[in-house]
Amino acid sequence: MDGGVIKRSPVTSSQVAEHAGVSQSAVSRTFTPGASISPKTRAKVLAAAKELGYRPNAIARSLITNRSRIIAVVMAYLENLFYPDVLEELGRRLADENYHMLLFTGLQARDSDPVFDQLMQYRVDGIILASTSLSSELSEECTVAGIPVVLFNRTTERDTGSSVTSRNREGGELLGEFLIAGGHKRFGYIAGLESSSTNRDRLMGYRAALERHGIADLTIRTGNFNRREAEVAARDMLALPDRPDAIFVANDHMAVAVMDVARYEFGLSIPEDLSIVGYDDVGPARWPSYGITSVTQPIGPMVEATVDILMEQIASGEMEAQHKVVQGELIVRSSARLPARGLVETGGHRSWTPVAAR
Amino acid sequence: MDGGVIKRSPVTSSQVAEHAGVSQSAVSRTFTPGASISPKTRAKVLAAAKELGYRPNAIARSLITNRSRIIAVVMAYLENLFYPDVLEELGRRLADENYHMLLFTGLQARDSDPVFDQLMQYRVDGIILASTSLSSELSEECTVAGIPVVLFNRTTERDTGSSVTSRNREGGELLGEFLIAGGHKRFGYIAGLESSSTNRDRLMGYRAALERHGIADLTIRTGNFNRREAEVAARDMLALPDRPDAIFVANDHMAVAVMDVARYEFGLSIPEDLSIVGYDDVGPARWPSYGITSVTQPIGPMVEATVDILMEQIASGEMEAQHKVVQGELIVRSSARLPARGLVETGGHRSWTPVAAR
DNA sequence: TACAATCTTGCATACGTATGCAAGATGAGG
DNA sequence: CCTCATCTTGCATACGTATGCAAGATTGTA
Repeated sequence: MDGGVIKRSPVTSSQVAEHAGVSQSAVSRTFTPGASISPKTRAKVLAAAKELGYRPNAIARSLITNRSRIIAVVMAYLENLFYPDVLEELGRRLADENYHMLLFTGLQARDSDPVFDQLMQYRVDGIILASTSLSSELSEECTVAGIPVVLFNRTTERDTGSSVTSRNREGGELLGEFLIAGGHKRFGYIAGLESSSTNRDRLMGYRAALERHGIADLTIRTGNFNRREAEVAARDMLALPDRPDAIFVANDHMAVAVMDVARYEFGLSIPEDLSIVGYDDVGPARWPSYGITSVTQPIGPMVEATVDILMEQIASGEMEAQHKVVQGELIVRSSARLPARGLVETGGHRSWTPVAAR
Repeated sequence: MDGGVIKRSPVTSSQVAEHAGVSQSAVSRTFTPGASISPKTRAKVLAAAKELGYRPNAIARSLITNRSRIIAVVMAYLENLFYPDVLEELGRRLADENYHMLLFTGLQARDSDPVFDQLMQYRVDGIILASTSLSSELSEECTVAGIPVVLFNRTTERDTGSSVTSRNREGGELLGEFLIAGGHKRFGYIAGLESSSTNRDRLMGYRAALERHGIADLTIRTGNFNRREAEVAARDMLALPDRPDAIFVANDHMAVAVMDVARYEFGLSIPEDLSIVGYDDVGPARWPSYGITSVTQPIGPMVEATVDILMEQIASGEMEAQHKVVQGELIVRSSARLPARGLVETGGHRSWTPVAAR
């Protein structure tokens, strides 16, 4: 066994050319789809390449084509399983297009500038911003720099950068209607990051539903999309003299924490004493211990839309901001009291639609 | 608002040079730490660079330095929260060293070759293989190609590539002793991927503990580190005429599924009817709904060791395989019956050590 | 067979940066 | 003021690939 091998430098196209008795251009053309090359030389080159173990140098190629085939993905935190799921799907989708992900994660809130620097230095072909509070500044900068940007699961007011979201307002509204139809009286909301459009839209829809039914009171605490803070918020809310009997938690990741607090710290039964609904339909929401009634954010379609926007903008060079919105779906499980009417069984799961009039 | 901006090409060092009235070399040296440059020219260059919005082109730099400052991270699946946690920590640690992650995820088992091709094409400086069954072939190929490889949470028999693991054998043994001390009689094991060293070592330790106490019977089913398969395995095992009263599940990710099946499909109380222990001490294991007694795999130290190995090998060019093993710790929670003796309260959590003799 | 049209091929150059080398600038010491 | 040592600087070149261009090879047609 010869441990301690010294790094040998990789084979270049010129070496392959020499070995095959052709020019370096021929080698390049062999590995460039659509280039003009005869089958005979192509075969010679491929044979030589295989023999020497040649792989085209993507770095050198990028330098001349001005395409790195790298997409930067900025995901500040992965604690919420929704995002790892998104990452996996992105990995698949981008691999299909022969693109790769440079991942920026585990960064602090103040890291905006360094991250931007790195992005720019690697001349990434596009940027996906997800689960990060640095969205607005970053997307602004990148757009100015002429790099396609997609905000994933966020929007900004300013028209800088494209976005892919689901119908958060409608989803929030539907969950509100659902809780009202379940006969609840006192409503609570555990909020996500207050600066995020996702949180804002869900709350807006929720409020709209409540107001339509003449309910003005809404108890709000903030969990910032973070488990620990959601626990604190839940403790606070559940300790109130007349605590809510229905809580909409801004996402499932926090809803799980809220259920744990309700059950194990306050001894509440769910949904008998307290109904909880969430958002995202993320892994744990489906586990029998939680069974959270939730509105889905369909990862497949959202990722597809994201990749579509990027590919189109990269190909065309046009950077007109696009805003795609995909449809979610209410999935009824056991974490909230069931309304008397309107439940529908569809394709392996239960859903619900508001009864038209009354 | 001027949507539809056309992509403008980025500023080059020559442009900065011209603007500052110096040579391109001077610009390069300004951005190369330790290069010979006078404070005066440096200042001029920095001013010009700032004015033009110049960022060094990492691609071009890589071409000449033969260092991409990119580490490839191969993580086939992220379903188990342990791996997203690792990713976050890797992101932090590598950013500190000014390295970046090219992430390969969401890939199929058969994808070994394409992935290897991409790795090689981007001339990554190092490779981290985690949560993938392609470990052995991939690490073999990369080592031959002269790229430092670290297997994360896996080892291979062949001495190809370094590895970072925790003391899985000892951990399995400790969990075995713990279950025995808890007075259990019939033991089960829900296995992970049979080809993985992690699974093999944990089982080996478990077996050793059982045999030391004269217990030869062990009921085994396989969950392949996958939630769905773990559910099937659990159903199968719990439906046995004399089912185990203690199950060691090869990781927490599966243990959660097993607990759900036991409670909600078989109506069992945990730990009264059935004790369950897991491995990793991953997020959900700490949630009150599960409270899994588990052995930690300390992510911080493991990631640190991984990055250390890579940085050292990149710097030296020496590729002698290193194998680092970090210490885990038993965390006692509520998913398994408590032994009468040996419990210790330490630093905010409960642990346990086998009582010396009897 | 001859000629035009189409394919192939190699040459030369470009991409944006880093760096060895030699020349020029600066500083220290007498 | 001179000499020598140390810093700075610019020139030129290299990294590995892609591609426009013109010359050469091939094919089809009359």
